[in-house]
Amino acid sequence: MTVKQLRAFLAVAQTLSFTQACEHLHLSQPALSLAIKGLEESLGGRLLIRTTRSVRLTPEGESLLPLAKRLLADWDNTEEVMRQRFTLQLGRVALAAMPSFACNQLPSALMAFRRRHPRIKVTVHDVINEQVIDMVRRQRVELGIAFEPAASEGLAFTPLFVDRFVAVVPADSPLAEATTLRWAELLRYDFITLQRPSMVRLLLEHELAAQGIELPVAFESHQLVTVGRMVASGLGVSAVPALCRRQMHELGGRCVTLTEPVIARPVGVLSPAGQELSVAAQALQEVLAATLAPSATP
Amino acid sequence: MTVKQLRAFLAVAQTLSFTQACEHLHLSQPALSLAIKGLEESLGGRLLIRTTRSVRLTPEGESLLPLAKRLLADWDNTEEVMRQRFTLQLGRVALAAMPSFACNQLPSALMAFRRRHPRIKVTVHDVINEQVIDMVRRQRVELGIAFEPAASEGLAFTPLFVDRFVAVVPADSPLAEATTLRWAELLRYDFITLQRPSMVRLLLEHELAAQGIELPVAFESHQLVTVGRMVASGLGVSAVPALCRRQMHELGGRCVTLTEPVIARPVGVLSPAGQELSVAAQALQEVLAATLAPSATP
DNA sequence: CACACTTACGATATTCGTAAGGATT
DNA sequence: AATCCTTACGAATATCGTAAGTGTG
Repeated sequence: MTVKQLRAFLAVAQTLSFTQACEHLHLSQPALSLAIKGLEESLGGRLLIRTTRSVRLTPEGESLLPLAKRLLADWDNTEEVMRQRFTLQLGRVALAAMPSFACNQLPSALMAFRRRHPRIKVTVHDVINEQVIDMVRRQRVELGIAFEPAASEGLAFTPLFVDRFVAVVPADSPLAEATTLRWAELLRYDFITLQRPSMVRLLLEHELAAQGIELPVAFESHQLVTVGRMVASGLGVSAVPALCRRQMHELGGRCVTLTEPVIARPVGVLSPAGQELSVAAQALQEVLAATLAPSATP
Repeated sequence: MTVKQLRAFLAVAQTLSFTQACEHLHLSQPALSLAIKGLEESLGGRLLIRTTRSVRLTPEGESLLPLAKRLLADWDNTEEVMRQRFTLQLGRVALAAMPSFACNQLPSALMAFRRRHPRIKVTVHDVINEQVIDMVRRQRVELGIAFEPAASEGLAFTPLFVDRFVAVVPADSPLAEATTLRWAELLRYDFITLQRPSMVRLLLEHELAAQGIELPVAFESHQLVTVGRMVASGLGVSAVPALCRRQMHELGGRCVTLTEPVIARPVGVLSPAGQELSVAAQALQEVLAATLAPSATP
């Protein structure tokens, strides 16, 4: 039994005419005749009664009709779904992004992606840097956006831009007027930062320690928003990835470029190393690269 | 997309090896390679990642796998069901039979049928003669067993045997000793018969009227069993198709051959005229003919 | 270098369309 | 006589297997 044969049967059964079925199938009458004959032989009995003037279904043909309908509908649907998947007319990508990126750069990137591929669904997992890496590793998501991981075994990292830490100070602070600040100047004030397991926190401590500087931590939070609010209300100062510049500004803080040392880390797209990406994920990665390439260091 | 291609994909996806899949499919490696290639081209993208040393599924291949499994399972199942239908390993026949036949000859005929085709289900509709004809006409059943209908437009009648009316008398009646009775002798007694819409009743009245005899009906019932019981308990006498002989005997009546006139009607199988019968129905008809042919007039 | 998949090519099968045949209205 | 399905046959197409090619571990 072949797909062609079954399709031929369905066409004849629905029109009850070989001639009409022919047009529907773009096939000559003899070819159709042979197809039906072949189907009947392969199944071991007659499906259609052909008197020269009329075509009817045998009881067995009658019982095959609904089965054939369902089978061919499923068949065509499967074919269509796969084609759509490949042409990006259908699909789903799961993406994990660290919060700072997820709530700053990501929305506009997703807008661009959706404009180009409106039928692709995107699932965003807004999780901390470490979990992003973990989710990509465990194949819970196809793509991740995070700082470049130290140990990248099994992971491919495609840098998007370099993110540099900037100072956040209260709007009414004298520091807010400076165009650039040295870490030493910033750290004269109470320092507010994220709690310990955070990548940002560890990174800061590590880089500053290398310069012989210790963080004078006054307050800790585990939410960047809270840190922003605390700075804005005058509790102290902080340093955050430049990614969060706009967000900090909206919360009422002022951002100032930091030097000595310049602390910066590449941010990029993580994907499973040897693993093939779905067409949809490839497209998303491209859009991410395209929308973020021009602005090297935000 | 063809069945072969999908089957090839499934085999490779499950074994993750072209070589192993080949054996499973009884196909050479190049042919398999071509099949996969063809499938990928028809769907518009890659399904398998072939490094020379390993085979993996792309995300799209991963998404096709369950669809392919279901599709092929349905396909094979449909093919199998149809083959079984044609080889009488599976199927269902609906049969209508008049009660006198249904409860006398039919059980043994069905036994014979079941012995020969144990997997064919039979639905028996035990309905009165007129409804048998009606159900065959409306195609509610494929076969009917009834007296030969007068107007048989659209129906094919295949006679099985001729059924002759016999007298039923109480066991202690003097008539029970006779080897044969004339109608005139029988009708000296109170007559018990079925109620009016019954074919048997109408037939009797019609045939006797032709001889100038009128039925002296004393009691009426619409169940043959009741008639039998009434006779057995001495209320009167009756006449029933010879088919019911054994049943009447079991109820306590005695059956005696009737003459002057001999009232007889062919009993046979009814089927839709031009209509094709299912293979299962044909087989049932054959068994009916075979089991009832030897005993011409029971 | 050995294994596993791909490409090349000739042989075989299948399928298709044109033409002729048969049966019914 | 016209219509509709089937059979016959030659041509085009597809598919298969053998043999050679290519890249990886």
